[in-house]
Amino acid sequence: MIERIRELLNREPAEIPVTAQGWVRTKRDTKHVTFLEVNDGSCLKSLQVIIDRNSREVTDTLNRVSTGASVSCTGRLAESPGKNQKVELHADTIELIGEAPPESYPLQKKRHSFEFLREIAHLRPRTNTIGAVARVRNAMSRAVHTFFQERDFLYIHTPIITTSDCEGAGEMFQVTTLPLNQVPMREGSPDYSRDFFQKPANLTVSGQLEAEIYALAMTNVYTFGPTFRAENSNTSRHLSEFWMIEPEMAFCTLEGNMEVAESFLKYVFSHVLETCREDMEFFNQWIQKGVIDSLSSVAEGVFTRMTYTDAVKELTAAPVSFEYPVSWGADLQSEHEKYLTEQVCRGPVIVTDYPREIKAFYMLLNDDEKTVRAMDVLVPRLGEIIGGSEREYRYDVLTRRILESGLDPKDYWWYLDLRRYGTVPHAGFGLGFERAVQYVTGMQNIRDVIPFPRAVGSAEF
RNA sequence: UCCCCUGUAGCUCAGCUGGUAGAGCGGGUGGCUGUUAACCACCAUGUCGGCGGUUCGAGUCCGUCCGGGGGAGCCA
Repeated sequence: MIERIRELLNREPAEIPVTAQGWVRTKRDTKHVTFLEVNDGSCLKSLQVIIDRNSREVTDTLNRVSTGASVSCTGRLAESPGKNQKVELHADTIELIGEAPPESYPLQKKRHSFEFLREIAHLRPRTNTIGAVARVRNAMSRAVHTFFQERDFLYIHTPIITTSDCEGAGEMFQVTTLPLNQVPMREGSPDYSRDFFQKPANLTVSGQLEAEIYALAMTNVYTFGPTFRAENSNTSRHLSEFWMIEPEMAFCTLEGNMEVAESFLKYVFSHVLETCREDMEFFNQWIQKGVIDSLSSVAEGVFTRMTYTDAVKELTAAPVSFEYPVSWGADLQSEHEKYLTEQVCRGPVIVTDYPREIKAFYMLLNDDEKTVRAMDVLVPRLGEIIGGSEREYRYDVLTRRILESGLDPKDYWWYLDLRRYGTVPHAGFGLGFERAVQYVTGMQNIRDVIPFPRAVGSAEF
Protein backbone atom coordinates (compact mmCIF):
# COMPACT_ATOMS: atom_id res chain seq x y z
CA MET A 1 0.00 0.00 0.00
CA ILE A 2 1.02 3.57 -0.68
CA GLU A 3 2.20 5.62 2.27
CA ARG A 4 -0.54 7.84 3.61
CA ILE A 5 -0.29 11.62 3.55
CA ARG A 6 -0.28 11.80 7.33
CA GLU A 7 2.92 9.75 7.33
CA LEU A 8 4.47 11.69 4.45
CA LEU A 9 3.92 14.99 6.26
CA ASN A 10 5.86 13.69 9.25
CA ARG A 11 8.87 12.58 7.21
CA GLU A 12 12.11 14.43 6.65
CA PRO A 13 13.03 15.64 3.15
CA ALA A 14 14.72 12.86 1.17
CA GLU A 15 15.80 11.94 -2.35
CA ILE A 16 13.93 8.63 -2.44
CA PRO A 17 10.85 8.87 -4.64
CA VAL A 18 7.51 8.66 -2.84
CA THR A 19 3.96 8.51 -4.11
CA ALA A 20 0.96 10.34 -2.73
CA GLN A 21 -2.60 9.53 -3.69
CA GLY A 22 -5.69 11.45 -2.79
CA TRP A 23 -8.26 14.04 -3.76
CA VAL A 24 -7.39 17.56 -4.79
CA ARG A 25 -8.67 20.21 -2.41
CA THR A 26 -7.37 23.23 -4.33
CA LYS A 27 -5.18 24.02 -7.29
CA ARG A 28 -3.12 27.17 -7.70
CA ASP A 29 -1.14 28.03 -10.81
CA THR A 30 1.91 30.21 -11.15
CA LYS A 31 3.90 30.94 -14.26
CA HIS A 32 5.82 27.69 -14.44
CA VAL A 33 4.50 25.49 -11.69
CA THR A 34 1.20 24.28 -10.32
CA PHE A 35 0.41 23.77 -6.63
CA LEU A 36 -2.03 21.09 -5.57
CA GLU A 37 -3.35 20.45 -2.11
CA VAL A 38 -3.91 16.71 -1.94
CA ASN A 39 -5.86 15.14 0.91
CA ASP A 40 -6.47 11.44 1.55
CA GLY A 41 -8.44 11.65 4.79
CA SER A 42 -5.58 10.37 6.93
CA CYS A 43 -5.34 13.75 8.60
CA LEU A 44 -6.73 17.25 8.46
CA LYS A 45 -3.76 18.69 6.63
CA SER A 46 -3.26 18.29 2.92
CA LEU A 47 0.03 17.64 1.18
CA GLN A 48 1.24 20.45 -1.05
CA VAL A 49 2.33 18.99 -4.37
CA ILE A 50 4.38 21.09 -6.81
CA ILE A 51 4.49 20.17 -10.46
CA ASP A 52 6.65 21.82 -13.10
CA ARG A 53 4.63 22.43 -16.23
CA ASN A 54 7.64 21.57 -18.34
CA SER A 55 5.92 19.52 -21.01
CA ARG A 56 2.80 19.65 -23.07
CA GLU A 57 1.66 16.35 -21.61
CA VAL A 58 1.89 17.53 -17.99
CA THR A 59 0.17 20.80 -18.84
CA ASP A 60 -2.69 18.96 -20.54
CA THR A 61 -3.12 16.71 -17.54
CA LEU A 62 -3.07 19.60 -15.09
CA ASN A 63 -5.68 21.47 -17.12
CA ARG A 64 -8.09 18.65 -16.32
CA VAL A 65 -7.19 18.55 -12.62
CA SER A 66 -9.54 20.53 -10.42
CA THR A 67 -11.00 20.53 -6.91
CA GLY A 68 -12.34 17.07 -6.15
CA ALA A 69 -10.28 15.17 -8.72
CA SER A 70 -8.36 12.08 -7.63
CA VAL A 71 -4.67 12.00 -8.43
CA SER A 72 -1.53 9.98 -7.90
CA CYS A 73 1.71 11.98 -7.67
CA THR A 74 5.25 10.67 -7.49
CA GLY A 75 8.36 12.65 -6.67
CA ARG A 76 10.65 13.74 -3.85
CA LEU A 77 9.76 15.17 -0.48
CA ALA A 78 11.52 18.51 -0.11
CA GLU A 79 11.73 21.16 2.54
CA SER A 80 9.11 23.79 1.78
CA PRO A 81 10.06 27.45 1.49
CA GLY A 82 6.44 28.33 2.17
CA LYS A 83 5.31 28.94 5.72
CA ASN A 84 2.27 26.67 5.93
CA GLN A 85 4.05 23.34 5.69
CA LYS A 86 7.31 21.72 6.61
CA VAL A 87 7.63 19.47 3.57
CA GLU A 88 6.10 19.37 0.13
CA LEU A 89 6.13 16.91 -2.73
CA HIS A 90 8.07 17.89 -5.83
CA ALA A 91 6.30 15.65 -8.29
CA ASP A 92 7.89 14.36 -11.47
CA THR A 93 4.80 12.57 -12.58
CA ILE A 94 1.14 13.15 -11.96
CA GLU A 95 -1.60 10.79 -12.92
CA LEU A 96 -5.18 12.03 -13.09
CA ILE A 97 -7.22 9.06 -11.91
CA GLY A 98 -10.70 10.57 -11.79
CA GLU A 99 -11.81 13.96 -13.00
CA ALA A 100 -14.26 16.17 -11.09
CA PRO A 101 -15.77 18.60 -13.60
CA PRO A 102 -15.71 21.98 -11.81
CA GLU A 103 -18.91 23.24 -13.39
CA SER A 104 -20.87 20.49 -11.63
CA TYR A 105 -18.75 19.41 -8.61
CA PRO A 106 -20.70 20.74 -5.62
CA LEU A 107 -17.85 21.24 -3.17
CA GLN A 108 -16.02 24.52 -3.35
CA LYS A 109 -12.95 25.81 -1.63
CA LYS A 110 -15.09 28.04 0.53
CA ARG A 111 -17.06 27.14 3.62
CA HIS A 112 -20.38 25.40 3.11
CA SER A 113 -23.29 25.29 5.51
CA PHE A 114 -23.83 21.97 7.27
CA GLU A 115 -27.40 22.00 5.99
CA PHE A 116 -26.13 21.99 2.43
CA LEU A 117 -23.51 19.35 3.17
CA ARG A 118 -26.22 17.05 4.53
CA GLU A 119 -27.80 17.09 1.09
CA ILE A 120 -24.55 15.80 -0.39
CA ALA A 121 -23.71 13.28 2.32
CA HIS A 122 -21.87 11.20 -0.29
CA LEU A 123 -19.33 13.99 -0.78
CA ARG A 124 -19.24 15.70 2.59
CA PRO A 125 -16.54 13.46 4.14
CA ARG A 126 -14.21 15.28 1.75
CA THR A 127 -14.60 18.47 3.80
CA ASN A 128 -12.36 19.45 6.70
CA THR A 129 -15.08 19.34 9.35
CA ILE A 130 -16.84 16.13 8.40
CA GLY A 131 -13.49 14.44 7.83
CA ALA A 132 -12.34 15.50 11.28
CA VAL A 133 -15.60 14.24 12.78
CA ALA A 134 -15.05 10.87 11.09
CA ARG A 135 -11.57 10.55 12.57
CA VAL A 136 -12.66 11.60 16.06
CA ARG A 137 -15.66 9.27 15.91
CA ASN A 138 -13.33 6.44 14.95
CA ALA A 139 -10.93 7.26 17.79
CA MET A 140 -13.83 7.30 20.24
CA SER A 141 -15.15 3.93 19.02
CA ARG A 142 -11.74 2.45 19.47
CA ALA A 143 -11.42 3.96 22.95
CA VAL A 144 -14.79 2.53 23.94
CA HIS A 145 -13.68 -0.98 23.06
CA THR A 146 -10.21 -0.57 24.53
CA PHE A 147 -11.60 0.73 27.80
CA PHE A 148 -13.89 -2.24 28.32
CA GLN A 149 -11.57 -4.86 26.86
CA GLU A 150 -8.75 -3.79 29.15
CA ARG A 151 -11.12 -4.32 32.07
CA ASP A 152 -12.18 -7.80 30.92
CA PHE A 153 -15.66 -6.80 29.82
CA LEU A 154 -17.15 -9.06 27.14
CA TYR A 155 -18.53 -7.40 24.03
CA ILE A 156 -22.05 -8.77 23.59
CA HIS A 157 -23.95 -8.50 20.31
CA THR A 158 -27.50 -7.94 21.46
CA PRO A 159 -30.26 -8.40 18.88
CA ILE A 160 -31.33 -5.73 16.43
CA ILE A 161 -34.74 -7.33 15.91
CA THR A 162 -36.72 -7.98 19.05
CA THR A 163 -40.12 -9.48 19.73
CA SER A 164 -40.32 -8.29 23.30
CA ASP A 165 -42.68 -5.35 23.18
CA CYS A 166 -41.73 -4.54 26.74
CA GLU A 167 -38.74 -2.33 26.32
CA GLY A 168 -40.85 0.76 26.69
CA ALA A 169 -38.11 3.25 25.92
CA GLY A 170 -39.91 4.90 23.06
CA GLU A 171 -41.79 4.39 19.82
CA MET A 172 -40.57 1.36 17.88
CA PHE A 173 -40.12 0.54 14.21
CA GLN A 174 -42.11 -2.52 13.32
CA VAL A 175 -40.48 -5.26 11.27
CA THR A 176 -42.83 -7.33 9.17
CA THR A 177 -43.10 -9.33 5.98
CA LEU A 178 -46.89 -9.11 5.95
CA PRO A 179 -48.16 -7.54 2.72
CA LEU A 180 -49.07 -3.99 3.67
CA ASN A 181 -51.63 -3.65 0.89
CA GLN A 182 -53.52 -6.68 2.15
CA VAL A 183 -52.76 -7.50 5.77
CA PRO A 184 -54.28 -10.85 6.84
CA MET A 185 -56.76 -10.13 9.61
CA ARG A 186 -58.05 -12.21 12.47
CA GLU A 187 -60.76 -10.96 14.77
CA GLY A 188 -60.23 -7.35 13.72
CA SER A 189 -56.47 -7.17 14.11
CA PRO A 190 -53.49 -8.27 12.03
CA ASP A 191 -52.90 -12.02 12.11
CA TYR A 192 -49.33 -12.07 13.33
CA SER A 193 -49.26 -15.87 13.33
CA ARG A 194 -48.70 -15.42 9.60
CA ASP A 195 -45.94 -12.86 10.03
CA PHE A 196 -42.28 -13.83 9.67
CA PHE A 197 -41.64 -14.33 13.40
CA GLN A 198 -45.24 -15.41 14.05
CA LYS A 199 -45.59 -12.48 16.44
CA PRO A 200 -45.07 -8.70 16.25
CA ALA A 201 -41.41 -7.77 15.88
CA ASN A 202 -39.59 -4.46 16.15
CA LEU A 203 -36.18 -2.90 15.90
CA THR A 204 -34.51 -2.67 19.28
CA VAL A 205 -34.71 0.49 21.37
CA SER A 206 -32.15 -0.75 23.91
CA GLY A 207 -29.92 -3.73 24.48
CA GLN A 208 -30.00 -3.38 28.24
CA LEU A 209 -32.33 -6.23 29.14
CA GLU A 210 -30.38 -8.65 26.98
CA ALA A 211 -27.10 -7.32 28.33
CA GLU A 212 -28.36 -8.12 31.82
CA ILE A 213 -28.81 -11.74 30.74
CA TYR A 214 -25.15 -12.03 29.81
CA ALA A 215 -23.95 -10.02 32.80
CA LEU A 216 -25.63 -12.62 35.00
CA ALA A 217 -23.37 -15.23 33.44
CA MET A 218 -20.21 -13.47 32.29
CA THR A 219 -20.13 -10.88 35.11
CA ASN A 220 -19.01 -7.84 33.11
CA VAL A 221 -20.32 -7.14 29.61
CA TYR A 222 -21.03 -4.24 27.28
CA THR A 223 -22.95 -3.58 24.11
CA PHE A 224 -22.09 -1.08 21.42
CA GLY A 225 -24.55 -1.18 18.58
CA PRO A 226 -27.30 0.51 16.65
CA THR A 227 -30.54 1.48 18.34
CA PHE A 228 -33.77 2.64 16.76
CA ARG A 229 -36.43 5.07 17.91
CA ALA A 230 -39.44 5.97 15.83
CA GLU A 231 -40.19 9.09 17.87
CA ASN A 232 -41.43 12.03 15.86
CA SER A 233 -38.85 14.35 17.29
CA ASN A 234 -37.06 16.79 15.07
CA THR A 235 -34.21 18.28 17.05
CA SER A 236 -30.46 18.73 16.82
CA ARG A 237 -30.02 16.02 19.48
CA HIS A 238 -32.18 13.17 18.15
CA LEU A 239 -31.76 10.52 15.50
CA SER A 240 -34.03 7.64 14.50
CA GLU A 241 -30.98 5.39 14.25
CA PHE A 242 -28.12 5.92 16.66
CA TRP A 243 -25.42 3.95 18.42
CA MET A 244 -25.59 3.18 22.09
CA ILE A 245 -23.05 1.89 24.58
CA GLU A 246 -24.43 -0.11 27.49
CA PRO A 247 -22.15 -1.76 30.04
CA GLU A 248 -23.72 -4.11 32.58
CA MET A 249 -21.90 -5.41 35.63
CA ALA A 250 -22.83 -8.21 38.03
CA PHE A 251 -21.85 -8.11 41.70
CA CYS A 252 -21.87 -4.36 41.31
CA THR A 253 -23.80 -1.65 43.10
CA LEU A 254 -24.40 1.98 42.20
CA GLU A 255 -21.02 2.97 43.69
CA GLY A 256 -19.18 0.69 41.27
CA ASN A 257 -21.40 1.91 38.45
CA MET A 258 -20.40 5.51 39.18
CA GLU A 259 -16.73 4.61 39.26
CA VAL A 260 -16.91 2.88 35.88
CA ALA A 261 -18.93 5.71 34.32
CA GLU A 262 -16.46 8.32 35.55
CA SER A 263 -13.34 6.48 34.44
CA PHE A 264 -15.02 5.59 31.15
CA LEU A 265 -15.67 9.23 30.23
CA LYS A 266 -12.21 10.26 31.37
CA TYR A 267 -10.62 7.49 29.32
CA VAL A 268 -12.48 8.26 26.11
CA PHE A 269 -11.98 12.03 26.36
CA SER A 270 -8.27 11.66 27.19
CA HIS A 271 -7.80 9.27 24.30
CA VAL A 272 -9.26 11.77 21.84
CA LEU A 273 -7.21 14.64 23.27
CA GLU A 274 -4.05 12.57 22.93
CA THR A 275 -4.60 10.99 19.53
CA CYS A 276 -6.64 13.62 17.67
CA ARG A 277 -4.76 16.74 18.63
CA GLU A 278 -4.87 18.32 15.18
CA ASP A 279 -8.59 17.63 14.67
CA MET A 280 -9.42 18.86 18.17
CA GLU A 281 -7.55 22.09 17.57
CA PHE A 282 -9.62 22.51 14.44
CA PHE A 283 -12.87 22.08 16.40
CA ASN A 284 -11.56 24.37 19.11
CA GLN A 285 -10.88 27.12 16.60
CA TRP A 286 -13.77 26.82 14.14
CA ILE A 287 -16.62 24.87 15.71
CA GLN A 288 -16.70 25.41 19.48
CA LYS A 289 -14.32 27.74 21.22
CA GLY A 290 -13.05 26.25 24.47
CA VAL A 291 -14.01 22.68 23.68
CA ILE A 292 -10.49 21.42 24.43
CA ASP A 293 -10.47 23.10 27.84
CA SER A 294 -13.87 21.72 28.76
CA LEU A 295 -12.85 18.19 27.72
CA SER A 296 -9.56 18.45 29.62
CA SER A 297 -11.26 19.62 32.77
CA VAL A 298 -13.67 16.68 32.65
CA ALA A 299 -10.79 14.29 31.94
CA GLU A 300 -8.69 15.59 34.83
CA GLY A 301 -11.26 16.95 37.27
CA VAL A 302 -13.36 15.38 39.98
CA PHE A 303 -16.90 14.13 39.47
CA THR A 304 -19.01 15.45 42.33
CA ARG A 305 -21.54 13.00 43.79
CA MET A 306 -24.86 14.33 44.97
CA THR A 307 -28.26 12.85 45.68
CA TYR A 308 -31.31 14.13 43.89
CA THR A 309 -32.63 15.36 47.22
CA ASP A 310 -29.50 17.42 47.86
CA ALA A 311 -29.57 18.69 44.29
CA VAL A 312 -33.11 19.94 44.81
CA LYS A 313 -31.94 21.66 48.02
CA GLU A 314 -29.11 23.38 46.13
CA LEU A 315 -31.48 24.48 43.38
CA THR A 316 -34.12 25.71 45.79
CA ALA A 317 -31.52 27.80 47.61
CA ALA A 318 -30.06 29.11 44.34
CA PRO A 319 -30.00 32.92 44.04
CA VAL A 320 -31.38 32.71 40.51
CA SER A 321 -34.85 32.25 39.13
CA PHE A 322 -35.51 29.29 36.88
CA GLU A 323 -38.06 29.15 34.14
CA TYR A 324 -39.29 25.83 35.50
CA PRO A 325 -39.90 25.60 39.25
CA VAL A 326 -37.85 23.21 41.33
CA SER A 327 -39.69 20.81 43.58
CA TRP A 328 -38.96 17.39 45.00
CA GLY A 329 -40.56 14.84 42.71
CA ALA A 330 -40.19 16.74 39.48
CA ASP A 331 -37.56 15.86 36.91
CA LEU A 332 -34.58 18.17 36.59
CA GLN A 333 -34.84 20.49 33.60
CA SER A 334 -31.81 21.20 31.47
CA GLU A 335 -31.51 24.67 33.03
CA HIS A 336 -31.27 22.98 36.43
CA GLU A 337 -28.63 20.54 35.22
CA LYS A 338 -26.70 23.43 33.73
CA TYR A 339 -26.76 25.30 37.04
CA LEU A 340 -25.60 22.26 38.99
CA THR A 341 -22.63 21.57 36.73
CA GLU A 342 -21.60 25.12 35.94
CA GLN A 343 -22.37 27.00 39.17
CA VAL A 344 -22.65 24.55 42.07
CA CYS A 345 -20.04 21.92 41.19
CA ARG A 346 -18.06 23.71 38.48
CA GLY A 347 -17.53 20.41 36.78
CA PRO A 348 -19.19 17.04 36.19
CA VAL A 349 -21.67 15.83 38.77
CA ILE A 350 -23.37 12.48 39.29
CA VAL A 351 -26.87 12.87 40.65
CA THR A 352 -28.26 9.75 42.33
CA ASP A 353 -31.36 8.41 44.07
CA TYR A 354 -34.15 9.94 42.02
CA PRO A 355 -37.83 9.69 42.94
CA ARG A 356 -39.16 6.34 41.79
CA GLU A 357 -42.03 7.95 39.87
CA ILE A 358 -39.77 9.61 37.32
CA LYS A 359 -37.54 6.59 36.66
CA ALA A 360 -37.93 3.15 35.10
CA PHE A 361 -39.39 0.12 36.89
CA TYR A 362 -36.19 -1.93 36.74
CA MET A 363 -34.20 0.41 38.97
CA LEU A 364 -33.40 -0.79 42.51
CA LEU A 365 -35.87 0.52 45.06
CA ASN A 366 -34.28 2.13 48.09
CA ASP A 367 -35.39 1.25 51.62
CA ASP A 368 -37.19 4.58 51.88
CA GLU A 369 -39.56 3.21 49.16
CA LYS A 370 -39.50 6.71 47.65
CA THR A 371 -36.31 6.74 45.63
CA VAL A 372 -34.45 4.41 43.31
CA ARG A 373 -30.75 3.79 42.82
CA ALA A 374 -30.56 5.76 39.59
CA MET A 375 -27.72 7.93 38.45
CA ASP A 376 -27.38 10.65 35.85
CA VAL A 377 -23.93 11.87 34.91
CA LEU A 378 -24.17 15.56 34.08
CA VAL A 379 -21.42 17.51 32.37
CA PRO A 380 -21.06 21.26 31.81
CA ARG A 381 -22.35 22.60 28.48
CA LEU A 382 -24.43 19.52 27.66
CA GLY A 383 -26.23 18.24 30.75
CA GLU A 384 -27.01 14.53 30.98
CA ILE A 385 -24.50 12.42 29.09
CA ILE A 386 -24.99 9.11 30.91
CA GLY A 387 -28.01 7.57 32.56
CA GLY A 388 -27.87 4.39 34.57
CA SER A 389 -28.88 2.56 37.69
CA GLU A 390 -28.42 -0.36 40.00
CA ARG A 391 -31.00 -2.89 38.83
CA GLU A 392 -33.79 -4.31 40.95
CA TYR A 393 -32.53 -7.83 41.62
CA ARG A 394 -35.20 -8.97 44.13
CA TYR A 395 -37.87 -11.07 42.44
CA ASP A 396 -40.76 -9.94 44.62
CA VAL A 397 -39.95 -6.27 44.46
CA LEU A 398 -39.42 -6.36 40.69
CA THR A 399 -42.75 -8.12 40.15
CA ARG A 400 -44.43 -5.49 42.28
CA ARG A 401 -42.76 -2.65 40.39
CA ILE A 402 -43.79 -4.12 37.02
CA LEU A 403 -47.39 -4.29 38.18
CA GLU A 404 -47.25 -0.77 39.60
CA SER A 405 -46.02 0.48 36.24
CA GLY A 406 -49.11 -0.96 34.60
CA LEU A 407 -47.15 -3.70 32.86
CA ASP A 408 -47.75 -7.43 32.68
CA PRO A 409 -45.17 -9.64 34.46
CA LYS A 410 -45.93 -12.36 31.86
CA ASP A 411 -44.26 -10.20 29.21
CA TYR A 412 -41.13 -10.15 31.32
CA TRP A 413 -40.94 -13.83 32.19
CA TRP A 414 -37.31 -14.26 31.19
CA TYR A 415 -36.27 -11.01 32.80
CA LEU A 416 -37.91 -12.14 36.03
CA ASP A 417 -36.29 -15.58 35.69
CA LEU A 418 -32.92 -13.90 36.12
CA ARG A 419 -34.15 -12.92 39.60
CA ARG A 420 -35.45 -16.41 40.34
CA TYR A 421 -32.26 -18.23 39.48
CA GLY A 422 -29.01 -17.02 40.94
CA THR A 423 -29.89 -13.36 41.17
CA VAL A 424 -27.20 -10.93 42.15
CA PRO A 425 -26.91 -7.17 42.60
CA HIS A 426 -25.96 -5.66 39.27
CA ALA A 427 -25.79 -2.26 37.64
CA GLY A 428 -25.16 -0.59 34.33
CA PHE A 429 -25.59 2.54 32.32
CA GLY A 430 -26.32 3.79 28.83
CA LEU A 431 -24.57 6.34 26.69
CA GLY A 432 -25.71 7.69 23.34
CA PHE A 433 -22.59 7.53 21.24
CA GLU A 434 -23.50 10.40 18.93
CA ARG A 435 -24.24 12.65 21.91
CA ALA A 436 -20.75 11.91 23.15
CA VAL A 437 -19.27 12.68 19.74
CA GLN A 438 -21.23 15.92 19.73
CA TYR A 439 -19.85 16.81 23.14
CA VAL A 440 -16.28 16.04 22.15
CA THR A 441 -16.34 17.84 18.81
CA GLY A 442 -18.66 20.69 19.79
CA MET A 443 -20.78 20.04 16.70
CA GLN A 444 -24.19 21.70 17.05
CA ASN A 445 -26.29 19.17 15.14
CA ILE A 446 -26.26 15.44 15.83
CA ARG A 447 -26.90 14.77 12.13
CA ASP A 448 -23.39 15.94 11.38
CA VAL A 449 -21.62 13.48 13.69
CA ILE A 450 -23.03 10.30 12.13
CA PRO A 451 -22.10 9.43 8.54
CA PHE A 452 -25.62 8.83 7.31
CA PRO A 453 -28.23 10.38 9.61
CA ARG A 454 -31.72 8.91 9.79
CA ALA A 455 -34.45 11.16 11.13
CA VAL A 456 -38.16 11.74 10.58
CA GLY A 457 -38.72 12.04 6.85
CA SER A 458 -35.06 11.71 6.10
CA ALA A 459 -33.17 8.55 5.17
CA GLU A 460 -31.33 9.48 1.98
CA PHE A 461 -28.06 7.70 1.12
C1' U B 1 -46.48 16.81 17.77
C1' C B 2 -46.56 22.30 19.35
C1' C B 3 -44.25 27.38 18.98
C1' C B 4 -40.87 30.71 16.32
C1' C B 5 -37.76 31.70 12.04
C1' U B 6 -36.67 30.59 7.01
C1' G B 7 -36.84 29.07 1.41
C1' U B 8 -34.11 34.48 -4.19
C1' A B 9 -27.85 32.40 -9.23
C1' G B 10 -23.93 26.29 -8.15
C1' C B 11 -22.92 28.17 -2.65
C1' U B 12 -23.73 32.20 1.26
C1' C B 13 -27.00 36.03 1.29
C1' A B 14 -29.21 41.46 0.20
C1' G B 15 -33.81 43.05 -1.99
C1' C B 16 -37.32 49.35 2.73
C1' U B 17 -43.75 50.70 3.06
C1' G B 18 -46.10 45.92 -3.92
C1' G B 19 -43.82 48.48 -10.05
C1' U B 20 -41.05 41.26 -13.34
C1' A B 21 -33.91 41.01 -9.53
C1' G B 22 -28.47 42.21 -7.11
C1' A B 23 -23.54 41.34 -4.22
C1' G B 24 -19.61 38.16 -2.59
C1' C B 25 -17.77 33.44 -3.41
C1' G B 26 -17.82 29.56 -7.09
C1' G B 27 -17.66 28.78 -12.76
C1' G B 28 -15.73 30.39 -17.87
C1' U B 29 -12.05 33.48 -20.65
C1' G B 30 -7.55 36.43 -20.51
C1' G B 31 -3.40 38.45 -17.57
C1' C B 32 0.23 38.28 -13.39
C1' U B 33 2.67 35.68 -9.83
C1' G B 34 6.89 29.85 -5.22
C1' U B 35 1.44 29.88 -4.52
C1' U B 36 -1.26 28.63 0.09
C1' A B 37 -8.83 32.17 1.85
C1' A B 38 -3.74 33.81 -4.16
C1' C B 39 -4.37 38.50 -7.06
C1' C B 40 -6.34 41.77 -11.43
C1' A B 41 -9.81 42.41 -15.69
C1' C B 42 -13.95 40.78 -18.47
C1' C B 43 -18.33 37.23 -19.30
C1' A B 44 -22.77 34.17 -18.15
C1' U B 45 -25.88 33.18 -14.54
C1' G B 46 -32.33 32.72 -12.07
C1' U B 47 -39.79 28.86 -13.42
C1' C B 48 -37.53 34.28 -6.69
C1' G B 49 -39.81 26.27 -3.01
C1' G B 50 -45.06 24.33 -5.22
C1' C B 51 -50.19 25.54 -5.87
C1' G B 52 -54.16 28.98 -5.21
C1' G B 53 -55.89 34.03 -4.00
C1' U B 54 -55.93 39.72 -3.50
C1' U B 55 -54.25 43.53 -7.11
C1' C B 56 -53.87 47.14 -13.19
C1' G B 57 -49.32 44.80 -11.37
C1' A B 58 -46.63 39.97 -6.35
C1' G B 59 -39.74 38.00 -4.88
C1' U B 60 -42.64 41.45 -1.66
C1' C B 61 -49.45 40.88 0.85
C1' C B 62 -53.03 36.52 2.21
C1' G B 63 -54.15 31.08 2.30
C1' U B 64 -52.30 26.26 1.81
C1' C B 65 -48.80 22.38 0.99
C1' C B 66 -43.60 20.89 0.86
C1' G B 67 -38.37 21.46 2.44
C1' G B 68 -34.71 23.51 6.01
C1' G B 69 -33.22 25.71 10.84
C1' G B 70 -33.96 26.97 16.17
C1' G B 71 -36.70 26.05 20.68
C1' A B 72 -40.21 22.85 23.62
C1' G B 73 -41.85 18.00 24.76
C1' C B 74 -39.73 13.02 24.60
C1' C B 75 -35.33 11.07 25.28
C1' A B 76 -29.80 8.86 24.31
